[in-house]
Amino acid sequence: MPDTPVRVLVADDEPLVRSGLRLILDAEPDLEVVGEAGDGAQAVELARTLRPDVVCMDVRMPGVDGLRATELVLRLPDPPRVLVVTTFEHDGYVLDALTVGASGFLLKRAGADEMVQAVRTVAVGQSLLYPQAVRDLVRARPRAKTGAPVLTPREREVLSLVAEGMTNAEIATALVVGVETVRTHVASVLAKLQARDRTQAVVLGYRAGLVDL
Amino acid sequence: MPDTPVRVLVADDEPLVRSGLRLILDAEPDLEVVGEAGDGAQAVELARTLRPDVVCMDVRMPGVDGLRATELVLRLPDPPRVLVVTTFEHDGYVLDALTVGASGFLLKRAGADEMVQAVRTVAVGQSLLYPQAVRDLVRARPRAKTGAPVLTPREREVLSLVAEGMTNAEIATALVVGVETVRTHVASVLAKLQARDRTQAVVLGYRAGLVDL
DNA sequence: GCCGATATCCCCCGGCCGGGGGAGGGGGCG
DNA sequence: CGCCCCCTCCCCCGGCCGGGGGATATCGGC
Repeated sequence: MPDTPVRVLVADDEPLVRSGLRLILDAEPDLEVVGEAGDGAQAVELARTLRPDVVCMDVRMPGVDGLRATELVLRLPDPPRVLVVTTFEHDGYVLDALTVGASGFLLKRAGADEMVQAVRTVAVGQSLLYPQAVRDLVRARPRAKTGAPVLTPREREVLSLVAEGMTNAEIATALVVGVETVRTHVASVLAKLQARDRTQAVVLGYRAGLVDL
Repeated sequence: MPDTPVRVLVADDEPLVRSGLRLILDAEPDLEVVGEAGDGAQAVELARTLRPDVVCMDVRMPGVDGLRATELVLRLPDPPRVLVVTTFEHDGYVLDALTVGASGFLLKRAGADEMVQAVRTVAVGQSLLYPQAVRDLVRARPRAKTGAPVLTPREREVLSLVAEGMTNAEIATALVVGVETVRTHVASVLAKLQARDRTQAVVLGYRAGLVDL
C-alpha cells in the first residue's frame, strides 16, 4: 500500500522529543523522518530544502516559534502539511494554529498509535484535531465580529473604499470631500485598527468583519 | 500493529454505497465491516447490538436522518465514534454534525485511501475534518474563483507577505534576500495583477484566490 | 550550445502616504 | 448652556513606494 513513504520533518527544541518522535515514526514502513529542526527558523529552512510531506511542529520553540514557523512554511511553494504538536490543550494555540493554516493539532500526551495515525491523516490532505479542540472551535466560532474596533460610519465608508485600492485623492472625489478629510479618516482607521499602513488596514478590517472583499 | 481489527458499521440508504464502502474497508486487514444499515433507525439499533468501534454515517437517509441517528448512537452506553459522510461540502451539515458530537466529517468524493485513513483516525479517538470544513469553521468565507493570473512561486510567496502588511524591507528580511529583489518581485506581481499599488494587489490577489487572508 | 524564464542585485527620481500638529462647525446629551 | 464626538479642512516633513532603466547567474528545454 505504501507507494512511497511519507516524508516527515520533526521540529522541536528538545532533542529528546525529536528522538522519540523519530523512533516512533521511523518504526512505520510507510513513514520516513527525513530531518530534525531545533527551532522555527531551522524548520522553515529544512522544509524548503528537504521538501517533506508533513512537518511535525512544536509550538513552543526558542526564536521563531511554531506558529510563526508554520505560517512561513505554508508560504513555501508547494508547501508540506503542518501538524502542530503541543503539551497543553487549553493554551489557546489551537485556533491560532488553524488560522495560520495548520492541518492538524495533536497533544504530546497522545500515544504512539495516535501520533502515527495523525501523520498519515494529514499526509493524505485531511485535517485532524483532538475532540476537545473541536468543541472549543465550535464554541468560539462566532467570534468574527466580537471585539472589533468601533469605527464611525464615515470611517467604515472610507475603509471600504481603501479596500477597493483607491488612493486618498480618488476617495476624496468619490465622497465629494477634500483630500485632507480623507487623510484624517484614514489616520483614525489606522489608529483604531492598529495598522501601520492602508494595506494592513484592509487585511485587519477584513478579518474583523468590518469590510467585505 | 493491529491488535484487534477496528469494527465498522456502515449506514447509508443506497445499497451501492454500502457495498463500495464495505469493499474498501474490508480490504484492510486492520478494519472489519461488521454490519450495514439502510436508515437511521436501523443504524441506531445495529450500533446497540453489534457494538462497533466506528459508524460511517450518511447524512441523508429516509426516516431518521444521519444527524439525528448520530445523536442517538452517541447516547448508547460506551458509544462508538461516528464518522459523518456526505456528498456536498457546503450543505451546512458540518457544524450540526460536530455539535451533536460526531468525531469526523468526510466527503463521499474522498478516495479510498482517505476513507480508510479517516476510519483509523476516529478509531483512535481523534477528530477529523476535510480542510475546507476547517476553514469554514475558523472563518466563514466564500471560496476563490478561477482564471487567476500566473504568478511564479516566489511571486506568490512575496504577495502573501505583502498581504500581511509587511514593508519591502521586512519581506526582504523574512525571505533573506535583498530589498531590491523584493521590489522586483512586487513590481512583477503588480504588473500581472494589473494593480497600481500593493493594497490593490492584496485585494485582487485575494479575489483571484492567490492569497489567504 | 542557445535561449527563455526565474531569481537575484543596483541606481535615480517623483509621488503618495502616514505622523504630528492645529482649527473650525454641527449635533447629541446631561 | 457647555461638553464631547464627529466631520471637515489646513501645513510640514520624512519615508516608503512604484516606475524607469540595467546587470548577472542558474536552470531547463529545444
